[in-house]
Amino acid sequence: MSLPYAVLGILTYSPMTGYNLGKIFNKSVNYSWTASLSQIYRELGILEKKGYVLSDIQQQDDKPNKKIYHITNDGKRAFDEWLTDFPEFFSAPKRDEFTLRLFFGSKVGAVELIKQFKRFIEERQNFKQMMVEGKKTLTEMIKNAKKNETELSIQQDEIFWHFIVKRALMTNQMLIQWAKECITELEAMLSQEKQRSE
Amino acid sequence: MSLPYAVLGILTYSPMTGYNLGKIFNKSVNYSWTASLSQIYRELGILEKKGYVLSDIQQQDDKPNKKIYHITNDGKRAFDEWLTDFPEFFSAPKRDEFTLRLFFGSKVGAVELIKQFKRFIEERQNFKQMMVEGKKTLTEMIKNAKKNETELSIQQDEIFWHFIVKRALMTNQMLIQWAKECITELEAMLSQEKQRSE
DNA sequence: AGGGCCATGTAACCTGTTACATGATTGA
DNA sequence: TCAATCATGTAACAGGTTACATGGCCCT
Repeated sequence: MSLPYAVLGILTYSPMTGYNLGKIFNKSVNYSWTASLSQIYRELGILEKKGYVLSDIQQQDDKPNKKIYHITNDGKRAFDEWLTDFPEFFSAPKRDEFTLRLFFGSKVGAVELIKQFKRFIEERQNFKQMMVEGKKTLTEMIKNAKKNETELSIQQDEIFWHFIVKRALMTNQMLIQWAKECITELEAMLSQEKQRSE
Repeated sequence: MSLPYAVLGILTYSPMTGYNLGKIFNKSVNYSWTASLSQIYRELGILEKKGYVLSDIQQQDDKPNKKIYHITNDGKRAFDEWLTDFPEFFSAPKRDEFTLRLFFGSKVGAVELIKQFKRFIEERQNFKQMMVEGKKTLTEMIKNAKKNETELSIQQDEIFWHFIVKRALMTNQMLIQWAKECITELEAMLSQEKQRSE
């Protein structure tokens, strides 16, 4: 539902190849949206049929030829329409394997779950570090993609990217806090059980 | 990937109809997992072919007949295997329309975005209220589904459901905080712009 | 010599959404 | 009387994942 607009939106910054688009997507995985390369290639094909993008082939001798996509006026119009048409409800359906397993936590056992919570915290701490480095690369990548333009327009975007990064970091911090509290409660439960059996 | 196990997991509590399963799923939407009724009916069909569940038809004169599904030993084994086989990474791919639009925030404009952030906060505050009431119903529903059993086994589950509810509430609170901070930053930006243009 | 990056996609499959079809009971 | 709840599903479609296929350059 959003993928075509995400693709169009990226192309408003600069014409680029499907491969390049994939790179930007996969950098923004950590922030808000994921898409695989094959998905992007397929989507670009659909968008071209609709007349929302056009492509030019750029010959290259040393590397495979590039197919550079750029957005058309029709595409821009479609994107703008989507952009300003905010959905009535914001919350997306959640599907989270870990929480699902937690739902059946009594069948897993507290000892095992404490282990898993600790792994969970570790993963989150690694993510935190990645984010600090990751923010730079996204900005740089878009700068690279539009070498010929001024940097002024990117500057305007930075506050919004900062919002997204902030959200990701806050979410992360909150989840670490949550996991720690769960561990504490589970350990309390375990020591109570021990006392009762003694 | 997880849907079949979610279905099997619910059926370990008690045999029930597809309709009933759907109810439980839709109550747990707010917590961790969503599935539509049609998805559940299809999945039950697949699970029956695999021999993970079996069904008995219960005649009813006043209402449509019930098809009551129960889990088989094979099904239990498959569920247990999944349950104890935690994935290497916990984080699920994120697809969030609101954050995606934020990514292109400079094209939306600060004034419009402040409006949207306020709607976002409102939705979250409504959600908060729903959760407080919602927790009871899930517990009650499972109690209803297994009238004939003791309440002891549900008691063991409650700590884990409490973890899930807690996570949802913490996420919610954090998002409200985030949105408020974003509004503050956007308003600061707007007043700066005004000053410059005067 | 082997893996990673650049660069293109296709095809099969799995999962999720939406719309349709049917029909009785119960409460506002 | 009209909507909601109980109860079953099917069919078409949309979106996402995984595997396959090709091939040269660059760095270790």
